[in-house]
Amino acid sequence: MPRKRNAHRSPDTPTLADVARLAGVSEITASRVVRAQGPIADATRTRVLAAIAELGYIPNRAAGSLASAESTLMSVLLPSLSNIVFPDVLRGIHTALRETPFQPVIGVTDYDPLIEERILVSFLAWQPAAVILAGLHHTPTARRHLEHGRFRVAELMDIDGDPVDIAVGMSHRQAGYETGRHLVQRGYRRFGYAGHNVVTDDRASARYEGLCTSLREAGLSLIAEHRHQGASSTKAGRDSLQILLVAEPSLDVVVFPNDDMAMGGIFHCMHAGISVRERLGIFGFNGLDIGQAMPMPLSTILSKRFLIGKTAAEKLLESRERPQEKTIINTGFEIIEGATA
Amino acid sequence: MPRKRNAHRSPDTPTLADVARLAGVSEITASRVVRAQGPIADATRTRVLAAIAELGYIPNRAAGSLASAESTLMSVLLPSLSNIVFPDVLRGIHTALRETPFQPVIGVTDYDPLIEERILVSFLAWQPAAVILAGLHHTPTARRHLEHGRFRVAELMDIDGDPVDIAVGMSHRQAGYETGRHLVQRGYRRFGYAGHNVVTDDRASARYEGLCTSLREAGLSLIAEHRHQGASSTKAGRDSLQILLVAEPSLDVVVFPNDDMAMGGIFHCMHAGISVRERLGIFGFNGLDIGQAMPMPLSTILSKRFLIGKTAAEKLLESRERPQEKTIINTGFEIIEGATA
DNA sequence: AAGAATTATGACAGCGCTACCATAAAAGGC
DNA sequence: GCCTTTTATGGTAGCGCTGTCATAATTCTT
Repeated sequence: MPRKRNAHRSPDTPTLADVARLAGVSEITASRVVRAQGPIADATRTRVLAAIAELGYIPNRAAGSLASAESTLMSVLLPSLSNIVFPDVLRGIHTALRETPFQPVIGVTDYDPLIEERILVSFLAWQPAAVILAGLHHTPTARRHLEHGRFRVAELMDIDGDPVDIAVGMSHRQAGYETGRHLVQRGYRRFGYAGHNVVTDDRASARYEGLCTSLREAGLSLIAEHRHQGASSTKAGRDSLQILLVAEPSLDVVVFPNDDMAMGGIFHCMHAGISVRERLGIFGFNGLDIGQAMPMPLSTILSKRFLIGKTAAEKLLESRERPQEKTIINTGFEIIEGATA
Repeated sequence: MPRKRNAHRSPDTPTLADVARLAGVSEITASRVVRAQGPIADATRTRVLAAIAELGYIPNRAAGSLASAESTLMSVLLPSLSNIVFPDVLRGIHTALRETPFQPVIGVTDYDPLIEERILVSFLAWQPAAVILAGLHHTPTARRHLEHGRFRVAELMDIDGDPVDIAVGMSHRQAGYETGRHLVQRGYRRFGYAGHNVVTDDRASARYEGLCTSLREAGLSLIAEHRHQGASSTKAGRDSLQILLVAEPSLDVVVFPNDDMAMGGIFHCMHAGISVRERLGIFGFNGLDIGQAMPMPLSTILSKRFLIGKTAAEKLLESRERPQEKTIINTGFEIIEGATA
């Protein structure tokens, strides 16, 4: 027995058929007007648009996606929203999508590849036009889905590796390496590192390794380090520096995995009466605004988070099809000399 | 002429029909297993799940949404992603949705009700299960859509007004009022205000008005104010305070619309050798971690952003249907005395 | 002016899934 | 044991849109 039309939805929700009827055209013609696709006579377009306005027609994207086997959704999988880094990336993505029909769907992985895989699969159920994720390291299953899917893929932040399709970011290994070189050149010799325990933060690990490499090349090494148990935060940086200096008071510079923790380090120095830079250098990563607004601007590396997000989304929209060639875009980084190291 | 089945999609993408065939059941039974809905014999469920695993079946949500006239998407419309406030809300939403089938789709309105309306309409095309927005102020068209839609609605941050369905937040007017009372009680008399020009930031305006009201009741008033032209930032706070103090050096306390700007104010004081609290009180809003990690913790009001997001998403999931009664949840706020005012 | 190329429109099936019934099988009541 | 209730499964149409082809209307060639 046939189900009554519109039985389980608002009876007054107009469909494309209603628009077409009112405009005196076929459904497919109305559809072409809505999608601005194919040749349409100006008079027809005007009539259809008038009908759309009169009825308050809103296209049903589920039906459109089903019929065309592609959606205007873009899946975005980020490790975290707890500090401003990934919201900055998201902001860049949004900016690039602003005047397009595409909409981002957000997932948060907590730096866990298994959670990433689970969310990825649930996102694929929407047949997204593209998938954006952080980093180049995924589970084998996730990687398989990414490689075989009919959508574009962008892997953000890091470019030290082999991307599925597009990678946009910077070399974190090199950033760590340049941090070491810069600080050695400025005369620092007794290095400390105050990190956090997110072992799966591949980028922080890569910077750490780059730092160690450059120190080694200079005949130096980290003479003390401390890993805060728990998430990165300003408080964590403050506490970590205190612990580090108790263990090894002779340090003349401490490198932090990010600006948040480095700011905490500076706050500890202010509190303990330690003269920053003269007595102890402090170096961060990210180049957050707040660090640069301090009376003594934080010495750090500027990562271009907004640019990474924006560039990635723009690149993804350039072509529907995945090209043969993989694309790697290096957005680079800049050492901000600052006043703290 | 019939289109070839699977003609325009990957021929190897398994559908529910493939799963059903392999499991030896009907499509609808397989569907019930996927959705964990309706009575299914254990043996049948096991067979279907095995078939799903073997084929690597991923449900097509577009088809599901079309057939059921409802989706598992939740539309989230936020004014901005530029400071940590709205990412914190988003984090709360994500936390509440973590173990549910629902996924957030994000839009950014730049505090512009017209942009909000446009994005809302495009989101409604997905027949979302719920819509989350900031504030109670929307365009008439947007309000109409929200009232007539077949989805739940949560309006976040503010509760001073009449919500469509659910409001979760705090009274910003009262927060501003309490700020004034608190500072007067601590002996401050010569008040300055260093704001920003986002006139459409209704919450900041409400706090400002509450502040003015409490000062008036104490026989006082703002004796100087400055509005930074442009977005709020630490740098803006720093510059604004400088300008304010040049215009009116006799101020003994300055209220900022948020912690970011208040931090900038403190940085200006540090730079200019102004003794914070003794010579000039500084008061913010939000209670960000970084302000509390400073040697001199920022005096401010803690807004419960994560809680707001989490509570809203949880409430929305409690019932599919919009109840008769509107719900207003006051998550409250706390004055953090700090050391700066 | 006749044919070729271009532009504009339409008919119709089908995308993959679920709502709506119907029916069959098992369990419970007396 | 017969009837009622509950549990388990299936047939089928249709959700609203767009891809595919076909055709009609217009413009361009030569």
